[in-house]
Amino acid sequence: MRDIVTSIRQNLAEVMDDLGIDKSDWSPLLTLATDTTHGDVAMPCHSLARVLKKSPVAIAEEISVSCRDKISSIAEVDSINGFLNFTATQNWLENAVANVASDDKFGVNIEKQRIIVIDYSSPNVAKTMHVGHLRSTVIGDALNRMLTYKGHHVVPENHIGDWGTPFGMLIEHYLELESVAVEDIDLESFYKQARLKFDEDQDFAKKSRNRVVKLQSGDEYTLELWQQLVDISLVHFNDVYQKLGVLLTDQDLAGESKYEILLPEVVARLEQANLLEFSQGAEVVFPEGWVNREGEPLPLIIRKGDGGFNYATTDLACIIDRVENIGSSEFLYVVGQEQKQHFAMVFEVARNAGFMDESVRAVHIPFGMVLGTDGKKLASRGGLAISLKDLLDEAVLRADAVIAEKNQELTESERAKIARMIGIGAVKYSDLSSDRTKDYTFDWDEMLSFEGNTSPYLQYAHARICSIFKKSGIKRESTRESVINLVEPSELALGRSIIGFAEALDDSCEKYLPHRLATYLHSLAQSFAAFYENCHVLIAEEESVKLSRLALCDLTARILNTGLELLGIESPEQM
RNA sequence: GGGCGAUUAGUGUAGUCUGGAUAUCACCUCGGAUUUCUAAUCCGAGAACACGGGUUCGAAUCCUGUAUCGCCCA
Repeated sequence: MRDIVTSIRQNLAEVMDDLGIDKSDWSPLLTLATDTTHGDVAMPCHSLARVLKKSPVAIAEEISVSCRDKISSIAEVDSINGFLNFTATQNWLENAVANVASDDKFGVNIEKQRIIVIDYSSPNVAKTMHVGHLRSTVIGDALNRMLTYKGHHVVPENHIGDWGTPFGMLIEHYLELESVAVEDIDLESFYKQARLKFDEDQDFAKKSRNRVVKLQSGDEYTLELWQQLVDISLVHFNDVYQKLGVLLTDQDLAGESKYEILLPEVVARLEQANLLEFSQGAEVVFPEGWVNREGEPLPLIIRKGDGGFNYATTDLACIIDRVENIGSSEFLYVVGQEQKQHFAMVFEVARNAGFMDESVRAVHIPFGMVLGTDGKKLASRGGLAISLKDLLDEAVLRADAVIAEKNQELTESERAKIARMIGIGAVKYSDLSSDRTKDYTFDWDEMLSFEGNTSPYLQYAHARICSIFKKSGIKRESTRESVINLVEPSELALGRSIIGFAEALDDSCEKYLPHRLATYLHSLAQSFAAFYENCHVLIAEEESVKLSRLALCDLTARILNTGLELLGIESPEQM
């Protein structure tokens, strides 16, 4: 509907000029209606009262009369209580819907291409992926898809934790397991066992420390062992990514090890920029304005007293890599809220050191925690993190049970396929459908419900439409040339919803908030359900009505399918 | 102690950036619709902007204070 605001604004300009109302006074007042019972677009005239020395009611009425004829092909105009209200005409809506229908991107504008790096997922080698990785992976992947759809060149980066002092003990532990076949290694307990040995066995701890030295000095055999450990982990990560249906591949890996050789250069450049200071034996940078609990300047630690580097250093190295090698000027970090201060400091230091200038947009995209139904951070009964693989398997199992109950006509293999789409979709959608900056509650029953703002509801709307076509034997493509008429109230409502796709996606992309797209898709599905309830499609009395409604169905299904795909969710044709 | 963020019906949420009319959508509760195109749905009703002050013609939205909760601070 934003297009109609633009056309009304253009058409209003002359009228307002004649009335002697300054553009800067009235133009910002003209916006989409907050209360759609009055119309599509509204303009509150109260603030004009002071300028024109007339009552808002009189002003609104005067404008309404003066512009009525001029905009009659776009909208009907009305005034009440000092508000001007514009309601799109049937003709305008039909045209707008036709434009969406004939555009293979449904009205979405391709933007001037930006190179956007998105940092997401980031699991740790030698550990299983757990619920803590879910949000970053799912949100990052949705942003990847959405921004790509807008025409940008997205560079996903998966910063796996594959380097650092723990790798000494992990490699030693791996060596002691040599009797175990590689594929039988249980990552669930691997890290914990290594840690336990490290804490309790002094010999082991000593060997581990020696191993770290060997690793960092590039000892060939040690690197080989390290690589094996990484490879085992990658098999696990990729298994989860495949189940989850995310776009990440091995091409996107950008582990900490990749930046290791750049770290001394980061230090050198910081030194050159005169930012580096020594404090308590460590090399640090003090960004302005940060203080610790004692009120002393808060440092960003670059190199610790023992010579080891910190996360901050790797983050700075990444920034240099992105600016100088990838040529990107937009970095998105899909990382939990608790790291907010860390990123603020890193960005500040990077700017001060000249690693990135004002043209670079570095954005931390924080998200809240996943809570259990008890309101606490989601964990297993024993208080441990829940394995992501187990969680996804359970989602599919639960979805399967739900479908088995609702549709007995599906074959075993159909059902398995659909259960996967619904189960995984439910988990992703329940994450993506609420404001990412807030915590959300993980509730199986709610996310798998076919009612409410859930992916099964959206998928069902899509499947219902597919079912209409299947039943009638009419090809979806054959409706694409049909003229769409919007007559019944629920047809008009569906039409209004359909033309909102581009706007919803833009809004979502601009703020990096996938839930805005999700909210839109839910309202589209609702508009469709009401339309379907109130308007006969296949048994419509007139052929032209039937064709028009079939075209509406097809268009709705295409947008639902595309929208869900942008969230990383599949749309089954039956369920 | 300092910093950051949050608080919307019984529950979960949208809207807050960019102030506008009776605050969104759902779960839930209650009432209604089925010779059905998938009722897995639809229609109607109920119930909420944490609290105080300020700015404004107008505040859920902006400013400020308080409370509660969460997170961060070698």
